Amino acid sequence: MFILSSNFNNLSHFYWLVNLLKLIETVKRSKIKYLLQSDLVDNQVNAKGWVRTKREGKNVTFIALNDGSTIKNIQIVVDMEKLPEATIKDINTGACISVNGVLVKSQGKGQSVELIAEHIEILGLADPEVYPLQPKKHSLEFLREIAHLRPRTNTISAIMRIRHNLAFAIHKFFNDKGFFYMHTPIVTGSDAEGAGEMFRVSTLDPKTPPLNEDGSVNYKEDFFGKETNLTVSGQLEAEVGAMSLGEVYTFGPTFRAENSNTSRHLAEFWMIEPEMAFYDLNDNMDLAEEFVKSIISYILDNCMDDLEFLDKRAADEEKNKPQNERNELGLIERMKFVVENEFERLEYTEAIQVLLNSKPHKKKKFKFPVEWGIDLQSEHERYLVEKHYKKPVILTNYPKDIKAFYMKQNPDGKTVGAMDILFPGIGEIIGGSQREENLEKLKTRMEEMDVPESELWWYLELRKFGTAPHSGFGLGFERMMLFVTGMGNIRDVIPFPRTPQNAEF
RNA sequence: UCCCCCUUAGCUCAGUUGGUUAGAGCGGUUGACUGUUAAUCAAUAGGUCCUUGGUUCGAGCCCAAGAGGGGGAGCCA
Repeated sequence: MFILSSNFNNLSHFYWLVNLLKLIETVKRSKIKYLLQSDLVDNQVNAKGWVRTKREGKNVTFIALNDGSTIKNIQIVVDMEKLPEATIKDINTGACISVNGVLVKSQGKGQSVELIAEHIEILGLADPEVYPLQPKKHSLEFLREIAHLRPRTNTISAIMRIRHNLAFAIHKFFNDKGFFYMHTPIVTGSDAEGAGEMFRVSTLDPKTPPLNEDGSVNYKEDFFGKETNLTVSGQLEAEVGAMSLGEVYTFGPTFRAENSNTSRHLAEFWMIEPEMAFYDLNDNMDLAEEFVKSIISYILDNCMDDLEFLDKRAADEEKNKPQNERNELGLIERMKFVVENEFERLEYTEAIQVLLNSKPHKKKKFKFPVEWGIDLQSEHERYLVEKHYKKPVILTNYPKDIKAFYMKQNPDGKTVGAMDILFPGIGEIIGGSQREENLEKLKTRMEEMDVPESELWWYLELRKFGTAPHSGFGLGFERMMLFVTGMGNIRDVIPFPRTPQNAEF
């Protein structure tokens, strides 16, 4: 490893070596992001990271090194005479190395600074015959199969950095507004949340579970003494927070055991659910719109390097699409457009009118019929958002029969105070409502919809004791990730996607 | 869960009406060359054609079942 041993033939070389070893010991590692924008030019520095490419020459070799701190690589310049051949041979794509040397102004074009290597230690080899991430284009499908290595690509690492920033922006938004972050349970004893199939949580032996006399499983002997599942929503518990702390939000994992095989669904995803006392439906919409705009702005303000890369990537993808499927705006343009424009707000009933008057309806292009009372299909939502209004749309006051039991019943007796925000290309990104705060009305609705009161006695007591108007909504974190990264498949915006038949890694 | 499509070299794909030694680009390896930018040029290695069964003189190609992947729909965030 002590590479200068061949030159170690007189006293000056000896001191040179001693000084170098001292430097290597004392120079602390700098992140590449910092080195690239730093004032450390002409200083001894250390960088550690993974080799992206190596361009070998007779006299000089160039290494593009990335440590994940930024999408940009630092260029390592290696004087072939300073390092042993064996070391250079082992510096392959994917290898992890530690480089000591002097940061200098670049002599070449394409980068402002570069690192002149004086010593390179190989921390981890990567055999090029078998390392799957070679410097060439890989499909996203292939990368999904190597989810443990894919964050070493430009695309996935950019997405993961944005993911962090988006999560941070969400916490910042709510914190700045005086909301409290509430941790609602992951294991839930209630199966009445009404948001789809659930994953069972049990410690019983699946082969020989204890049985009741009638042959059914005796869950009294299970860990919690009752049937338990992974949560499908933290909303009901968040309402407890709203009715005590005023304004709260949850941000945690959510599980749906639906057999959904689409580019917009995961079995395990993250959801943000604010819940606010004294907010009516309009207050709710105002908050949701401000929230969405705020977090998108944060990404625009703090992730431009990564956004520019993804913008270019998306533009390249667009070129392969047929003309009519192409986006009129690029990724960054779309984000700016959403931040700068008012969302279109209209009632469900008006939306049905718009659809009935639409060209595709008149030409019978819709697969599903349009009439008051239907749940809007993807094709209908897409028409409203992408063709008619060409911007995010907030739909309100849906028929009560297609919405959940807890939504505020409107005076007309037909609709409830729901609001969904529809985004271009993604569909429903937010679903929310004002909650029914009247105990009797809520009980009646639960009875009509076969929601067992016994399970939700505590939820009802929020209305029994000091009830108040309140509202809230849920935002699918990964759906927002789709929007701010321009990616098309939700499996590419979460580190380790869980979908039907897939829980690898 | 339903509909459609795909599965051939490490990756992305081509492969004619079923016919003899299965191809390309990228990547790898070797060499040349160069302050290079996913460098360039040359040579070279690399295949259980997803699996099982069937039809046929003969199957990468046709048929059936299964497995895996993708797109769309439903459910939803």
